[in-house]
Formats: sequence, C-alpha cells, structure tokens
Amino acid sequence: MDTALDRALRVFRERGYHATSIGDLTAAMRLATGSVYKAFRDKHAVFLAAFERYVAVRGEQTRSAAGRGASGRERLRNVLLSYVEHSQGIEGRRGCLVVGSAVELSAVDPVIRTRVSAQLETNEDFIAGLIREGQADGSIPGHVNADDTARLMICITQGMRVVGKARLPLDGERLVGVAMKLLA
Amino acid sequence: MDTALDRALRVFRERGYHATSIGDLTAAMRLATGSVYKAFRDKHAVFLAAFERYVAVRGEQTRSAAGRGASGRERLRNVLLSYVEHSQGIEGRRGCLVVGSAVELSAVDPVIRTRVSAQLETNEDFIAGLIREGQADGSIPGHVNADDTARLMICITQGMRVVGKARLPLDGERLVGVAMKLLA
DNA sequence: CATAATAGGGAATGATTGTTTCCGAATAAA
DNA sequence: TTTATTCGGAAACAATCATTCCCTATTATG
Repeated sequence: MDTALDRALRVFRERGYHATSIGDLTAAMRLATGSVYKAFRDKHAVFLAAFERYVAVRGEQTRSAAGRGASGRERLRNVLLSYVEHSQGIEGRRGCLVVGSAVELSAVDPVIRTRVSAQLETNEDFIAGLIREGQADGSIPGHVNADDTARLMICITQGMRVVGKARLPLDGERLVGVAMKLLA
Repeated sequence: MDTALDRALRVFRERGYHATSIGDLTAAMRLATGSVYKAFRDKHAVFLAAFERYVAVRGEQTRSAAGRGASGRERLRNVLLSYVEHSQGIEGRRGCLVVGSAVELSAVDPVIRTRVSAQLETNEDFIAGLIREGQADGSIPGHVNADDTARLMICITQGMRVVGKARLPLDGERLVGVAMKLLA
C-alpha cells in the first residue's frame, strides 16, 4: 500500500493533480484501473492519501534533520539545510506536494486548502519552537521575534521549493548562511 | 486585446493551466471559441501571451515600488512590501503566474520553464542591483553579499506568493522588518 | 450601391478524461 | 475437492476536453 502510494506520490509531485491522468497513475503504481478504484473512491482520494503520506514522510525527515543539532540554533540550521537539499537536483525537480497543492488546488478545493494551511502552520510552529529552544539554551538572542521569524522562514522554505522546481541552483551553505542572519 | 488577455490572465492565475478549460477561457474573455482560436494558435499560445503580459505588468509594478525610495535600502524595502501586499487578500488568492507556472508546468513544458527561469533571474538581478545601489549610497553595509542575499530574497518573495495563496495572513511591516535584517 | 474581406459566434468532431462494470485468476475455507 | 471470496486486469461507459469548420454580421473597397 505504502509503496503504491509512494509511486503515485512521485507522479503527482512531478506533474501536479490535473495533469496526471488515471492512466499515468496506474502506470506509475503498476496497478490496473479497477484495482485503483477498488482501493480508493476516486482520483481525489488517491491524491489525498498521497498528500498525507507525503506530509508524514517529510515531517519525519525534517524532525530527523533537527535531531542532529546540539543547540536550538544548530537544529534550525540543519532544518534549513535539509530544505535546501530537498529543493535541489532530482528531488527539487520533483517538487513539494504541499507547495504544488497550495498553488494548483487551494483556490478551487476547500479540502486541500485546509490541509495545506494546516501543514504550513504545523511547520511554522515547529520552526518557532526551535527558535524558542535556541533562546532558552542561549544560542539565539532573546529579542528575536519567534513568530514573525518563523513565518518568514516558512516563506523561505516554500520559496526554495519553487525556485528548485525551476531548476535554479541553490547553494546550501551560502543560502543558509545568509538566512541565519535572521537570528541575530 | 490587452483587456481580453487580462481576463484570461485572471482565470489562469486562479485555476492554473490544466484546470482552465477553453470554456472557462471564453467565458472569462467574453469571446466565442472560434474567436479565441482565430486570435491564438491554441490554448498554449493564449497562456504564453497571458504569461508575457503578466510579467510585463508585474515588472512595471515593482519598478514603480522601487521608484518610491530615496536610498537603495528604502527602494528594496518598498519592493519587499509591494510583494507582501500582492501576496495578500484577493490578489494573493489569485496567485502569481510565475510561481504557478514554475510549479505546474516547468517539469513538463520546456518553453514555460525557460521563461520562468529567465523571469526569476531577472527579478534576482533587479534585487541584487538594488542592494549594490544601497552599498554605493551607504544605506547597506558593504560586507553584504549581493548575489547570495538576492537569491534568498527571491525565495522569500516566491514563498510569500505560496503562503498567500494558502490564505495565511501576512503582516507586511513585521515580515519585511524581519527580512531587512538580511541587510545588516 | 455592390462586393470583397474579415472578424466573430456557435455547432460539430475526435480524442481523452474519469469512472464503472464485468471477467478471470488466485487464495482461503469447508 | 469444492466452494467462497478477494484481488487484479481489461474492456466499455458517459462526460468533457481542445480543436476545427462553417455560417453570419460588419466593415472596407471598388
């Protein structure tokens, strides 16, 4: 099930929702049409399931990146670096499903919009939490506004996915190096 | 012609390329199917023309925002503020066609991808230029790396369009206030 | 005034879409 | 061995899509 969902995920990320036909989906999932409709109500349900799996996997990845850090500042820096790496190369070209859904569907699909907004806020809260941890352990100055900075950093991460999809090269060290000035 | 293109632009921005049918297009442009195909070769040509008009209009708007500023720093600040405002409310919900094209089409449409990349680089060069102007007039420290900072700011602006499309509120003063720390 | 030319509107047309249904094979139960 | 049941595959379905063709006004030109 998860492997089939991962394969669907890939084609949804690359082409978006409307551009992926059921034919593309069955080819990617290596399943027949009937089997897909036996497992899911319709195309929208496949997308929703793929979306949830994507969110879960990505959440695990960024939490893992945050884990490799002694201070709040280091954890945040690792999270940003992880975002840059995922925005580059073949993974970057594949794109982020949250960004893709926000851009392609949130205007016409209230269900998707709710999930997208919720995910953005979850990520924002996570970053704000890292900032506060850094302020508690002394690695980030106390005068930094955690909420405002977190919201700007969400813009940065989502923007990196857009830029990465357009295949502009992103230098992780340099980009994150500049971004860390927001914690001064 | 420009008014028809503006109407097409609106529906393309809201729904994206694949989700807008010819019927949506003719309804928005208040033209019959045959008339559209007499003026443009196909749907893709309509999109391309709308894309170019969007880029031209938006370029004019940000140049105008930059014009209202005495120093390089002020001009850059006004540009960022302009981006936040365009990412909010009804305009933000409508979305940015460059971001939309990057996410939805750049993986499958080389023509669009070229235009998107070119536009991103143009914007980046514009911002880098503003930074260098600020360094020349003394409003921005000389040790700021113009290229790296400009690239990060492109990520910020594109990300704001994504977040705005998801209808998360953006406070211009606070967000730009934080972003200006990148020029320290 | 007559006529050529052009622009716009709308119906017809394949192709493609998402979806359903039916059928065969494999597995488990009896 | 036989009966049920589940699962996957392929053909059939209606709807919608982008596109083309043809007709009708309107304008320009002789």
